[in-house]
Amino acid sequence: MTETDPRKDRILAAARDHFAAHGFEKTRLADVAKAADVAVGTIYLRYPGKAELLAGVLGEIEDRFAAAMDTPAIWALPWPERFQAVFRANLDLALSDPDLASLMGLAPFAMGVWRPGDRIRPMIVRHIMAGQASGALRPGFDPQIVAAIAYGMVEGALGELSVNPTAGPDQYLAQLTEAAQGWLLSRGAHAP
Amino acid sequence: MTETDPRKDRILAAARDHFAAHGFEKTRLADVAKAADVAVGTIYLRYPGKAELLAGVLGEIEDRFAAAMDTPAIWALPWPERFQAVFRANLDLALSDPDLASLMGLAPFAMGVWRPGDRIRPMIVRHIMAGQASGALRPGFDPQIVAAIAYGMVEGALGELSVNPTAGPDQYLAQLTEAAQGWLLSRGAHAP
DNA sequence: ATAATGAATGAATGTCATTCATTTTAGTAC
DNA sequence: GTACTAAAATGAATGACATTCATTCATTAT
Repeated sequence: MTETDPRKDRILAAARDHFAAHGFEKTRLADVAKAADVAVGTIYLRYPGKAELLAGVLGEIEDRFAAAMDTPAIWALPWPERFQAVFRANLDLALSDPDLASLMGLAPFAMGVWRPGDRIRPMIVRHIMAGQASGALRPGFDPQIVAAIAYGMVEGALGELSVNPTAGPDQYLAQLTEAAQGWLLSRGAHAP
Repeated sequence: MTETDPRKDRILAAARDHFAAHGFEKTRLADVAKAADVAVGTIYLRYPGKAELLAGVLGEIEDRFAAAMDTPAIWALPWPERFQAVFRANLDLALSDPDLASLMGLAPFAMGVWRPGDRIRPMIVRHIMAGQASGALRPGFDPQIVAAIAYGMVEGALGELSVNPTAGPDQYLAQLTEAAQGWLLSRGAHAP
C-alpha cells in the first residue's frame, strides 16, 4: 500500500538541490525537470506549482527536525536535561547539513501554501504538555504560546549562528537551555 | 541639507500600500508607479529593483520598531519592568497597524538585499549591555546571542499572535516577560 | 535665446512559470 | 499478436511581468 513514484522522488530531490544551490527565484523549473530527467509538464502532474514544490521540500525537512525531537532517548530524559537535548537535536541537525538552514530560509516563498513550523510546533507542544503533566514544568502557561516563543528562540539562534560563526554552537545551545530552564522549570532545585 | 524628494516619498508610500495589500509577487511595479503618479522607469532611478524597493519599505518599519524601544521613558525604567515595557512597545506597535505584521512577513523577498532585524537587534544589544553594566542582568552572556534569541522570541510570538487570536496579546506579553526575566535577571529578588 | 545637463518616460525586450494539444506508454480484451 | 482505451508524459506556445534604454522634457548656465 506504500506509494512508490520514482519520478516524484527524482523531482523532489532535484528541486531540493536547485533550491539549496540557487534560492527560490533563480531556480528554473526547466532545470529541475532536466535534472530529474523529466519534462516540465510532469512536475505539474505532481505539484500544482513552483511554490508547492518548495513546500514539498520544506515539509520533508521539517519532518526531520520533528523526528529529531521525538526519539525514545529524548522522551526518557528528565526535565532539566530534556531542554538541552531537544535544543541540541535541532542545532545538530541544522549544522549537519548547511543546505537545511538555507532551505528553511526559503519558507516564505511558499507562503500561502505552507506554514513554517506546522510540523515542528506540535512536537514542542507535546513535550511541554508532558512536562506540565509531570509537574516538572510550570503549570498554567499556554503550551501553544510557549511553543511559538520557543520555536522563535531556536529560529533566532539558528539565523544568527549561520551568519555569525564567531561564537560556537555551544554558546547558543547554552543560552537556549538557560533561557528555557529559567522560564519554564517549576520552581525547585536547578543546577547553579 | 535634509534631502527632499517628493517622488521618492510617493513611490515608497505607494509601494507600502501595494505590498501590504497584495504581497510581494502580486504587486506590479506598473501599479505602484501609477499610484505614485510616476513612470515605471522613475522607480528605477530611485531603487535598483523591486526587492530593494521592498527593502526600503521594511527599513522604515524596522526603524519604527527600533524607535519604540528607544524612548527616554523606557531607558529610565529599572530592570524587571524594562523587559515588559520593551516587549509591550513591540506588541503595541505591531498591533496598532495590521499592515506592519504582514509587511514584515515579506522580509525574505528582500533576501540578499536586506537582513531582517538589522535595525532592531542592535537596539536590543544596547539594552542588554546597559543592563549587564548596571548589574541588573546576569553577566557573561554574549549580548549578540541574547539579542538574536530574544528577537526570535518576539518574532515567534507575533507570528503566532497574528494567526491564533484565541489568546489575547496580554498572554503573549506575559510569557515573553516571564521568559526574559527568568533567563536574564541577575539572581536576586523577583516578584513571585 | 540657445545650448548643455540630467531626470523622466513608457514602449520594447527577455525571462520564466504555467498551460494544453499532441504523443507515448501501459493495460485490457479478443 | 492486434485493436482499443485511458492515463501519463511531453515540450512548444502563451502570457505576465521586471527590467532596460532610446527619446522626450525640464532646468540651469551661457
